[in-house]
Amino acid sequence: MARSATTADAFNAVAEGRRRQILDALVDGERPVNDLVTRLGIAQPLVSKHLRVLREVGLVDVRDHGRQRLYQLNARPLKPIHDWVKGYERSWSERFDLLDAVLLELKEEENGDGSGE
Amino acid sequence: MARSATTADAFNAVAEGRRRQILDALVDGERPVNDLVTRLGIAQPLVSKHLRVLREVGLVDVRDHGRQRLYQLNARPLKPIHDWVKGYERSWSERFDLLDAVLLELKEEENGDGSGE
DNA sequence: CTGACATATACCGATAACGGAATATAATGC
DNA sequence: GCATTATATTCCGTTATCGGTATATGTCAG
Repeated sequence: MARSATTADAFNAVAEGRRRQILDALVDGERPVNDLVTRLGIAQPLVSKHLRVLREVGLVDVRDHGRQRLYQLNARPLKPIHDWVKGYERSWSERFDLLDAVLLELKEEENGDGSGE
Repeated sequence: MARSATTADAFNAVAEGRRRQILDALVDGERPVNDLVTRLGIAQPLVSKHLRVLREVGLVDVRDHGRQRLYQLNARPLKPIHDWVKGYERSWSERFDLLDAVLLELKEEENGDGSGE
């Protein structure tokens, strides 16, 4: 067994920075492949391959337009990621850090654990 | 060149489901390795290896406690993920989808692009 | 110091991603 | 049909993951 396929889910697909860049480049609307090639400054086959991965996890849709293929963002598969990280949001919010500290202190007093270190 | 290292950043570290499970198991507080082994039902070396990855990206901290090692969650490195996905939140919110549709329509009218399809 | 327990590391095989280069497919124009 | 443009696919080498098994490190008890 090896690492999960990049096409296994959005988590894996989006772990690659270039693929995030591609998605970022598509926020303003659909774009042909060559547009992305120019924008990201990487080889065309590379872009096509990354787009395939994104397509397999449903993060982009394609539409034929003459000899071009217009790729469009479909961010819905990112929702599970959003939902998962959201559960941890409190951890980097300073306000919550303070609250956590206070709660921890209260808990320790409650336990009466005065055994020095 | 191959795939980015799992220890490259939180995106890669968290792409693995088991590592997300480990983080999830640590939300209630620090736990020794064996606790996680039992909880996740996977081999101990596997857990240790996943914990190493999580440690290298700063998602967990360790504390020695006798012959045990207590691992504690540190979710701050997840913030970049949160920030990134947040930008796409509108895409799966139906309200925003509607708003987008309206805006698109307005834009098209403004352009006066009446060329049928 | 020896044995038991807790955890980490090393080694192995299988899998596949990534980038690069070459080539295949597809549509347009003449 | 042939050349050109746009994109996709294939082949290749390098690299690193992941799980498994065995073993090393470290700590406590007697």
